[in-house]
Amino acid sequence: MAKDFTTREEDYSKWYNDIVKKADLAENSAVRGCMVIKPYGYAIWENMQAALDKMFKDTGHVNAYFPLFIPKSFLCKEADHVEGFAKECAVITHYRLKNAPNGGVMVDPEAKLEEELIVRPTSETIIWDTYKNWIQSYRDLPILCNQWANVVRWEMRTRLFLRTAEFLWQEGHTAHATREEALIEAEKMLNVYADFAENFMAMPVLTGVKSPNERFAGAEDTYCIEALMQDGKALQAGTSHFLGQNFAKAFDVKFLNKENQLDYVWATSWGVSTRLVGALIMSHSDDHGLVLPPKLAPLQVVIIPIYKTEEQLQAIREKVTSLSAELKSKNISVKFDDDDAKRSGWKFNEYELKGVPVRIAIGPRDLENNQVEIARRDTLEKHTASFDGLANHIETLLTDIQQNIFNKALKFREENTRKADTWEEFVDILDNKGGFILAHWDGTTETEELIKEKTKATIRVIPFDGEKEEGKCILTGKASARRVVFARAY
RNA sequence: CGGGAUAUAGCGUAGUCCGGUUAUCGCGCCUGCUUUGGGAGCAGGAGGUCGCAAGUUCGAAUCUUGCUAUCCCGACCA
Repeated sequence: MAKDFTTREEDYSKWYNDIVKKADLAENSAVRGCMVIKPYGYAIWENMQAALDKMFKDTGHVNAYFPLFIPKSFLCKEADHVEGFAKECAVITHYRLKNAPNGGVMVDPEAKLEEELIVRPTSETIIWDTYKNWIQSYRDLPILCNQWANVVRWEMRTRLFLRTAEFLWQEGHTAHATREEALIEAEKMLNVYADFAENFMAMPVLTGVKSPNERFAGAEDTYCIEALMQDGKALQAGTSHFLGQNFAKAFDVKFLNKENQLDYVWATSWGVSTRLVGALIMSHSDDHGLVLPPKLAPLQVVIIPIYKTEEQLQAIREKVTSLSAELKSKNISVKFDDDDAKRSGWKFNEYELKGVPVRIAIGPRDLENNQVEIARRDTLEKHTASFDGLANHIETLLTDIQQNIFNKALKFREENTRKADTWEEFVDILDNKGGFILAHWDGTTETEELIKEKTKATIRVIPFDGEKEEGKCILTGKASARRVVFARAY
C-alpha cells in the first residue's frame, strides 16, 4: 500500500468509495440503503461463491432453499433472537395494490394480511420450523444444509458491500444428535472460513470466540474470523455459531436417540456475505486501485497489444493465439484486449484500477526479440520474459502474486497488532495508530461496554491460540487470565 | 430518529455572502485530422426545468418559507 491510512479515517472512506466506483464494482441504487452490484463486482462474488460452495460440499454439505418471508410469530419464539433481530426488519402488511383515485396506485386497505410477514434478516426461524418436520429419529441426523440467499436488515447507515439494507450471503444450518458433534461442526466451518479467507482472499484472519456481548442473538457461542483493514479498523468477516438446543427448544424439534429417549436437537449456523468483497477491497487495494488475489480475480491475465499499423496488430494477434490457448488450458483466465478505440496507456491504467493480477504487453519490439513485457499488479514491477515457456512462467507468477499479497497483508497486521498494559497506552494506540490491541480484560460485560462507551473499541475476538498470561484488566485492574483482542471495528 | 452540511449538464465543479446581459471551468460524449511502449494533441460541436414548490422583486442559481433527496457524525450492524 502506498499510503498510511491508520490515522486518517475520512481519506480512507473516500478512497474506498473511489475504488468501488472506479473499478466498476457497485453503486448505490435508487432504493435507500440498497446496492447495485455491477457485473465486475458480481464476478468476484461468483468466484467466492464457487470456491466456498466447493468447500461446503467437500465437508459434506448440500444446498437447499427456504422462503424469503417469515411469519412474524416465528421471530418471537426464541427470546434472545427477538432481542437481536426483531428490530430493523422490513415488514409486509398487505398483498395487493389498487388504482388510486388521483391516478397511480395505492395499497388496498382491504388486502391486509392477517399475520404480517417479515423479509428474512436471517433464516434460523423458518428453517427450524421446517426441520421440525424432517427430524424424528437419530437416523435423520445430521442435517447439513446450506442456503445461498439474500437477506434484508433495515440498517440506518449503509456502506457499499460492508453494510447494505439487502445483502447476498450463504447461511449454513445444521442439526446434530449430540452437543459434541454440533461443537465440532461449528468449529469445522469456522476453519473453512479461515481457510477461504487466507488461501483465496489472501486475507489473514484471527480465529476465536466472541465475548458474550458480541455473540449472535440466540447462540451459546459465536466463533468468528476477524480481519484487519488498511485503515486500522477490524472487520468481522465470517461467523459460525454453536446454537446449543435453543432453536430446537423454541421450535420443538425433538428426536428419538439410540437409547429410545426423546431429546432436543443440537444446532449450528454459519454465514459469510458480500461483505467479503468489501473486505477484499480494503485488505489489498492501493493508490492505483483494486488489487485482486489471482484465485478470485475474474480476469487473471490481460494481454495488451502495442501497435501502429493493422499489420503489426495482426502479427501480434497471431503470436498471442497459442499463448491464450495454453493459458486457458491451465485454467487461467485471459483476455486479449485489441479494442482499437482505447489507447494502450489508457488500458494499462484501466486494468490496474480493476486489479487484474498480470498484464502482458506485446509490441513490434517484443516480436523481434521473441519476448513480452510482464507487469504484476501487486508490486507494479515490470520485467521482460521470453515467449518460450511463457505459460508456465505466468502460472508460477500467479501463485507468487497470491502468496505475496497474503504476506503483505500479514505483515501489515503484525505491524499493527500491539500490546497495551495501561489505560493510557490503550487509548493512545486507538487514537494514534489503530489496529488490533492485545489487552487484559476482567471478563465482565459491564467492563466491555464501558470500554466501548469510552473509546468505541470492542472485543473483536478471544483467540483460540492465545497464550495464558496472568494480568490486570486494562480498565478495572481486576485479575485476568489472558489477553483478548480489542479494536475499533466496522 | 437527533446534530451538521450539501443540492448547478452523464460526473466533478465556479458563481450564492453583496440579486442584474447569453450560468463558469475540467472530465466524459459527438465529428474531423494528426497520434498510439503509461489515462494523446489540435479544431469544431451537442448537452442545463441551477433539487421541488410557493413567496419577495422591474428582475432570483443568488434573498425568505416549506418540502424532498444525498452525504458526514451518533443510535443500529454480517
